Amino acid sequence: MKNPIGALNKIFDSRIRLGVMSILIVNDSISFNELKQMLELTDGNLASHLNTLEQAEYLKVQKSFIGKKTNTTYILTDLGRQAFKTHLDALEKMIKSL
Amino acid sequence: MKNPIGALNKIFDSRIRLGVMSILIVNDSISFNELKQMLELTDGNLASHLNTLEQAEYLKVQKSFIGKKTNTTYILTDLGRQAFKTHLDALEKMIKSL
DNA sequence: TCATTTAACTTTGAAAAACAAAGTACTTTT
DNA sequence: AAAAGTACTTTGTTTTTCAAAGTTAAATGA
Repeated sequence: MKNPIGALNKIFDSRIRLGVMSILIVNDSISFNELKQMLELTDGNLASHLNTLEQAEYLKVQKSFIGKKTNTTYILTDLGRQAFKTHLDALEKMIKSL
Repeated sequence: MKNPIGALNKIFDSRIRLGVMSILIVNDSISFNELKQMLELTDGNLASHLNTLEQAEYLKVQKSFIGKKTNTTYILTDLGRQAFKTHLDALEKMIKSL
């Protein structure tokens, strides 16, 4: 029998990164502040998890202005979308198919 | 909007403990060595994760003999089964219902 | 019977990850 | 001019993870 946890993506072990991904999968783009409020995190904590996801190229940052106020939003990359889907499939398989 | 990760169980953030639970949910009882092989872990690592689950009263240890050889098996408690189910529900909700 | 092996741990220590808090740079609002 | 907001980075502590080695007890092999 194959190791059932081997197919899980280490990046998504973190509940916070899981949360970010699951929000981004249904919201085309979302701002730093919205994420911060939704996940109830400090700036630093959120920023570092976003950075991990960005390093993995699972999401991209978009800097824009709303009026004259800076606004940073995040969107998934195709790679991110695919990695997340693969992870969820692995999870489901692990739980159902033993 | 409610924090979507708040309902996740911290104990199941660990892929290893997740793996143990998902094995135990479909196998009434399973031995230390079977778990070790299935999850490809060192003794110490597995023992400590099992200990975490036992502390949480999510599983129980059963010591018995096979012939004259000691055999340690693990089974879920009702609490464990329920906690796992709740966690999976929360996961599903998080992913689907945003 | 002495040595080795296996099972199931515990202990130790190191590395990695998570996190809060404070600091920063820039802008906007008051 | 002062205060507040955005989106960070840096620092340092705490927590978690894990491998490796040591432990105990029993079983098996020579």
